[in-house]
Amino acid sequence: MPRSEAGSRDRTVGIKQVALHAGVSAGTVSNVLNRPERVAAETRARVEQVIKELGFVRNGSAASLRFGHGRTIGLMMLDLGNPFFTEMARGVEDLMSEREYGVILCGSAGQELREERNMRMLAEQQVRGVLVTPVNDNRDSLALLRERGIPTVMLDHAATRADQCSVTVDDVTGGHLAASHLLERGARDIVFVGGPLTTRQNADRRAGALRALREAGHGTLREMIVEEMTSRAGDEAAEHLLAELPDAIFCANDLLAMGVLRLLLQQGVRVPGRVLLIGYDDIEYARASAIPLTSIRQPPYKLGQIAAELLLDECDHPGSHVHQQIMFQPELIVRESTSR
Amino acid sequence: MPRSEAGSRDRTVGIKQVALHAGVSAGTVSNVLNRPERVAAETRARVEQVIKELGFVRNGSAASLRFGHGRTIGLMMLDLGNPFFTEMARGVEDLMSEREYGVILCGSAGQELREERNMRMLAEQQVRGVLVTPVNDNRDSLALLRERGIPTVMLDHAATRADQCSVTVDDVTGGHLAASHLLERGARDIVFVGGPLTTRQNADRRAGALRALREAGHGTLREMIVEEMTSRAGDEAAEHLLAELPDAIFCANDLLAMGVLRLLLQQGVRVPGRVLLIGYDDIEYARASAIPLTSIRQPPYKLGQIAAELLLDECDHPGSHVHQQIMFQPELIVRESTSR
DNA sequence: CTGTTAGCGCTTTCAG
DNA sequence: CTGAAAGCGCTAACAG
Repeated sequence: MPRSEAGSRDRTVGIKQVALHAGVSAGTVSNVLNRPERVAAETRARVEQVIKELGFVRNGSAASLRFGHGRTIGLMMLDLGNPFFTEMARGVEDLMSEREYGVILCGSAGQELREERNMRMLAEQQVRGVLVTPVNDNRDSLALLRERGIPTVMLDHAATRADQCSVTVDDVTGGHLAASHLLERGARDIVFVGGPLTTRQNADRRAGALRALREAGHGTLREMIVEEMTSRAGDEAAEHLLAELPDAIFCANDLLAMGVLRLLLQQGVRVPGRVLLIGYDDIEYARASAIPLTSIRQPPYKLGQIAAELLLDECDHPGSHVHQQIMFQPELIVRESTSR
Repeated sequence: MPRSEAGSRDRTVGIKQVALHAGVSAGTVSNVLNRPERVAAETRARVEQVIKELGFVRNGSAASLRFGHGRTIGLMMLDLGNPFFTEMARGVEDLMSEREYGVILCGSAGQELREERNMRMLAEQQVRGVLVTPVNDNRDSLALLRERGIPTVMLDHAATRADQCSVTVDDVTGGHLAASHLLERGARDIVFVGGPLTTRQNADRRAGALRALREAGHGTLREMIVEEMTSRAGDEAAEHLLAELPDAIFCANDLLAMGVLRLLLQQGVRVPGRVLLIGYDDIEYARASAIPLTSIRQPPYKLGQIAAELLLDECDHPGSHVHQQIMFQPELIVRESTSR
C-alpha cells in the first residue's frame, strides 16, 4: 500500500476531486480541459467553477505520459554569455510563453560533451521539440532526438539536408561584407580573430572574408583562433598582436572585438587611426562602446521567434508541415572603429 | 485497444524491452537505474550493456508521475533583456546542468500577469523547485507553489519572512554608495532614473540614495520613473532632463545609464564634465562604454549559483535543510563617468 | 452528452 | 538479490 510516501503533497487536488465536487466523472473534467466543445455549457461552467475554487492545476507529467510528450521544448544555446544568444533565447521564450509552453534552457558553452548530455536530458524530459544552435556538424546528438521522433529546428545553423527546418543568417556573406569594408578602407594586412573553425559560424565568416580578399585580388588574412569567444579572449589575442600590428582586425563576434578594443586603447594603439576594427553580431553594446564598433548586424530576437514558430508548426501539424530553411541577410553597420 | 495512437513513436525502448533483452525483470532494471548498489555487479553490468545497445532513455514523465516531481526546476527572471539577469541565469544553468537537472526559463518582463501565468505553468510541469526574481511583493504567485509543496528560493529579492531561502545583494547600501559618491564629487542636484518603485530593487536603491542625502545634510533628489529599464528608456529620460540638467544622474541600472549617456553625448553634454553619471549592476559592458561607467557591482553569476545550490539542498534534504537569507554587499566601481 | 475503463512507463513494496 | 504486481493522474475509446 504505497500511501505513506505522499510527503507534504497529501492534499493534491486531482481531476478526480474536481469530478467529485462537480458531480461529474473524471472523463468529463478531462473533456472540459481538452475538448470543451464536447461538454454541455452548463456542465462546463460548473466544472470550471470547481476548478477555480479548488485551485486545481493539471498534472503535466501524467498528461505527458499519456500523450507521449509534454508541453515543453528544449533550447540548446551555444553561448549563454553572449547577448546575441540570450536575445535569441528571449525571442523564443516570449513566443513560447504566449503559447503556454515551457522552455528548457541549455547551454553547451561550445562543448560537444555538454551538448550531448543536455540532449539526453531533454529526451528524458519528453520535450515536444528542440531548438538547437549546434556546436558543430556532428549529427550524433541530433540523431538521438530524431530517433525518438522529436522534431528539431536548427537555430543560427543551416540544415545540411532538407530534412528539417533551420533559421540562419548568411555568415559567408557577413564575413565578405566585413572584409570588403576593411579593404575598401585601405587595409591590406588583416587579422581574423575567431573561435574554433569547427563551429560553423567561425568557419563561414572566415570563408567569406577569404573570398572577399580573393575577389579583390589583394590583401592577406592572418588568423588567430581563440578558445572562447569572450572579451577576455579578445584581450589576449590583441596582446599577441601588439608585436606585429595589422592594418585591420576582423573579430568573429563583438565580445572579442570589445576585448581587442580595450587592450589596444589601453596600450595606446589608436583605433581606427592605427588599426581598423570590426566586430560581428552588432549587439546592443557595440554601438555604445568606447569607440563605437563597426559590426555585422543580425536579428537574434527575430531568429528565435521564427524558429519557435516553425517548431510549433511542425509539432502541431505534422501532416501539413513543410520544412523550411530560412536565411536572413546580415547588414554592415559602419561606425567609428573603421572610419578613418 | 488504444494502440493505434503510437504515431511515429512505435519503437520506443522502455524499461521493459531492456529487461527482456537482459533476461531480468523491469524492477531490476529500475534498480540498476536508481539504486545500483542493490543489484549484483554481474547483473548490473549486463543491464547497463543492454541499455547502451538499445539506446534506452528513461521516460522522465513516468518517473515524474510516480515521484510526484520531475528533474526540472523553474527559473523566473525579471528581465531577460538585461545581462545582469542572463548572467544569473547562466550561473543557475551551469550548476543545474552539472546535477543533471533541466532549467525551465521564464521571463516575467516585469509583468505580474505574466509571472503568474508562468508560475501556473511551472506547477503543471511538476518542477522540483523554483528560483524566482519576483516582480513585486505580492505573494500570490508564490503561494500557488507553496500550497503544492514546491520549494522556492528568492533570487535578488530578500525573503520577507524566514520561511524560505533567499539570495540578495543589499540594494539600500548600493543606493547609498552611489549617492554618497556623487555628493562627494560635489553634486547637489541629483536625479534618480529608475523603474517602477513597486519593484523592490528600484525602491531600495532610491531609499539608499535618500538616506545618503539625509545623512550628508545636503543635496536634493529629483525622480524620474520610467516604465522599462532599457537603454531606450534611458534615452527618453535624458531627453526630458535636457531642459533642466542636474549635477548628476543616478540610474537604477546600467542599461538606463547607457541610454542616458548616449543621449547626453549626442546632445553635446559633457560627461562627467557637465553631468556626473552612475549606473548600477556593473554589467560587463559598463566599463567598455564610450565614457567608462561608474557603477555598483553585484555578482550575478554567483547569486545564481548559490541560489541553485540552496534550492537543491532543500529538495534533496528536506529534513536537515535550514532556510538561509544570504545577502551580499555591493561594491562601488569608480570609472570616468564620475571622475571630474 | 457523460460515465466507465484500460492503460501510458516507471517505481516500489512484498514474496520468494 | 530478483520477480510480480499495484498504482501515480490523466486521456481516449467506447458504451450508454
